[in-house]
Amino acid sequence: MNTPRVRFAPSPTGYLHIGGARTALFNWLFARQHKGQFMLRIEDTDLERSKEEYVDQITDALSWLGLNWDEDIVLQSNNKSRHEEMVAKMLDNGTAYRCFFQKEELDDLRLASEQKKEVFRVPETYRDLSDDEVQELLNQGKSFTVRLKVPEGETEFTDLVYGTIKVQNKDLDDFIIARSDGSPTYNFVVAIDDSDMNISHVVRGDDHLANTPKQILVYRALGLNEPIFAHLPMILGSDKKRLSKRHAATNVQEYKNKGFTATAILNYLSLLGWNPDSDKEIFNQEGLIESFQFDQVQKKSAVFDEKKLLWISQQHLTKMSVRDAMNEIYKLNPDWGDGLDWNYLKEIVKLIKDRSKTITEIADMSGLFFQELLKYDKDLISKIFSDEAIAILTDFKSALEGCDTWNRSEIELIFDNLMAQHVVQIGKVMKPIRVALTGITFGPGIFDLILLLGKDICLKRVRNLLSILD
RNA sequence: GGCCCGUUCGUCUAGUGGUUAGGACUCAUGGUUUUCAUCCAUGCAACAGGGGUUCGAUCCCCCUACGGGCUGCCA
Repeated sequence: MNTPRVRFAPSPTGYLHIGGARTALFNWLFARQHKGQFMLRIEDTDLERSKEEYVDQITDALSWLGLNWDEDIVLQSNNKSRHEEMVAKMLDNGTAYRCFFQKEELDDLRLASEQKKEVFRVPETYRDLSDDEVQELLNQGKSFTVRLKVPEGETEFTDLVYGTIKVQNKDLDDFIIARSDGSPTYNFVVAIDDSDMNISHVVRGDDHLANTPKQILVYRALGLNEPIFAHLPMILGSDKKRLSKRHAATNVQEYKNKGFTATAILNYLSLLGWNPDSDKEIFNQEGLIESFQFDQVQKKSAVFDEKKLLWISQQHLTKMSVRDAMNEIYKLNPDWGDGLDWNYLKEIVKLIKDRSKTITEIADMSGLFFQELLKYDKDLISKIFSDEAIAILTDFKSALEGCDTWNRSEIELIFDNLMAQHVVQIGKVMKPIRVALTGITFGPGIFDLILLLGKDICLKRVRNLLSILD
């Protein structure tokens, strides 16, 4: 195989959603694996809905995911004259014709067919007019669309995912390639642009599967080389409906904000509709590039499951170095740990990274190291602090005050003494102290916590809580 | 309506003309751990239905059902 050239071709009518990201990912993986090119084309011909800001959002999201594209971004709107040229060419070579039906006429006909439960086809009234007849209508100033003259026979292609797809051409209507205002339509331009960009493999969502034969007809009408097609199954929401704005989070940006790393998202997305032919599930970008294969892509649509994403995210976090984790936190929140000693921050992250599922969780948990005093939940306090717990905490305070050496064994000794003094198990000692120091009942090991917080802060928090309890 | 595509645990998936239908996530239980998380163990849980073909179908064929896409002067 020559090195492939693939493209991701979003229309800038919204942010980059999860489904688009997966399509982009598979294109990118395929290109990178075969040392080919991954191109980005913005399909901005729908002037009504296309917005400049969405182009930025999409490219930002792709960049953040690390799905870097080659060569300059192609704006479909820039190819206008080329499209017009090709329409003229098809008119010229007889593979297309001017259709003088007005929209309203067709709407009526379509409605009538539907009511009679008949299949609607555009009447062939204008399909084979002579040049003179056409000229006559043009002279009358009648507006027209340009339709592709679908030939007899059948159209067949081999899809890398779906295998051989065959349709009877009679089931295809002569479809419009240029509107009455002269602007070309999607099924036409997509073929022209892909051909002009020398795209070797068209990899896209399977909502385009049914359009593919039409596009092939365009290639053939113009004598262009047909690319290889690969259609990817849809990604669905938990209600099994196509992912849309109705669903919780579909925007890649939202997942970034929730604290998922690009690697985790890419990893999860790759497993939606593809399997690596092994039990391995955790991949970084390099691993995915190495393993990706179209013949292991699923035909069935897949439901997006955030629980599994969380699990994958956590797996990546435990593999991640403390330094990388810190960088991820800074990327998410540049003000994180402002003014604090880098080594101190590093120790904090080291302590909480492996028990977090997302970057956000690390950042949130680290908050308890950033202030002197904490706010406490009333219910929790009243639940935890029995008289005995208060006594233990009071003794803990005294022990801290008398503690001159600050190391782990010293602290462990304090706990041992408290246990002996009050004749209780370690849990009874630990729980009130943990809550006093963190405000919560879970988190890093208590000794590590105390050690890192430092004697000063620990004492301040304990004294503060004791005064509240009073 | 027509055309195209699909259907294995709740979810992501593996798999085979004869298997106890495998793994992962979730969930439950137990163990490890100073808490939590991790980790480990165990458990729950699936071949859409009906016909064929066959000694034998989850697997091959047909039909049905269900889901999705296309059927636009949207992309």
